[in-house]
Amino acid sequence: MPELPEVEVIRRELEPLLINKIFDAPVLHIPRTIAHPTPELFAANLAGRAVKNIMRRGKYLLINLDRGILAVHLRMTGNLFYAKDGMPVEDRFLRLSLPFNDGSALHFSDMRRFGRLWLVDDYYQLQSIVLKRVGPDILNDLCCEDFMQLLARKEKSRLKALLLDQGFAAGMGNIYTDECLFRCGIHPDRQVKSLSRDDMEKLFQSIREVLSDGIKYGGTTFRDYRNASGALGDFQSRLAVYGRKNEQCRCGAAIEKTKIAGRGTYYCPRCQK
DNA sequence: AGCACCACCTGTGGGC
DNA sequence: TGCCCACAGGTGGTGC
Repeated sequence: MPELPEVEVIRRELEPLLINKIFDAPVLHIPRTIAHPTPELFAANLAGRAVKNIMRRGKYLLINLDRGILAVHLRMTGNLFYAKDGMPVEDRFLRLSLPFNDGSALHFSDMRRFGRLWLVDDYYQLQSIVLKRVGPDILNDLCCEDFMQLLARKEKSRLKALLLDQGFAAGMGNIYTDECLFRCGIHPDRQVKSLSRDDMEKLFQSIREVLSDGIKYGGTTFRDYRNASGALGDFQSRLAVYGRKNEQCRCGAAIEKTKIAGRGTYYCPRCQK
């Protein structure tokens, strides 16, 4: 479900709501949701800790506590939402509830059960346990020069697969990758070594623009995504190619769907070369 | 190194 | 109309 913009929208919304809140004992409906440490230790250790701020790296939400860090990855259908009162939550996919000592709570719902949470002691553990294979945040940690240097090391890769590789740079997912490649007019199956310097600059600008637009419009709700208040995103109506197989591109050609890097891939055969 | 394939889960929608 | 299966915003492991 969520790519960088959706996670960022949730981060911005949750941070002011959660700052200085103190966790009570969690309720783990599906203990497997806890990736680290054990569910028992997670529950015992989280209680009593306070939220300092919320950061993000790629698609990971990083909730900094007065001791340690609570990391969340929503994977395909995960959804975090904040409930101000202590009312029971009616949600058949509720996986865990993290109540605060003021009666409010942070809930994690996830239809497909792929989402995970980690509680680590410090940044060393965060890096070695959670972010082992996660590269620099593609929106916040890279300038155009950095990006081109990273590309230079990946001459053999195909563009779509590379942009989806979180180890290369973190944050792009299937929707924003297709949209970004449409915006810069580059075919998703192109090899990195075929790109001109101008192509690379356009690509970098398109990445920034498409992610910024995604955030600006509250994320993309293709099926399940909701922000932390339960509202839908608004970027789906602005998608140029994703989910638009056989629809007409603004150039008049029909948008095609194929499979690249194992993922459904939409592109305009006329605009993208 | 890069890629294809499967696994993890549950739901849905397009095609027959 | 109803059934079935391919596919869905992600990632980790395996094996070529």
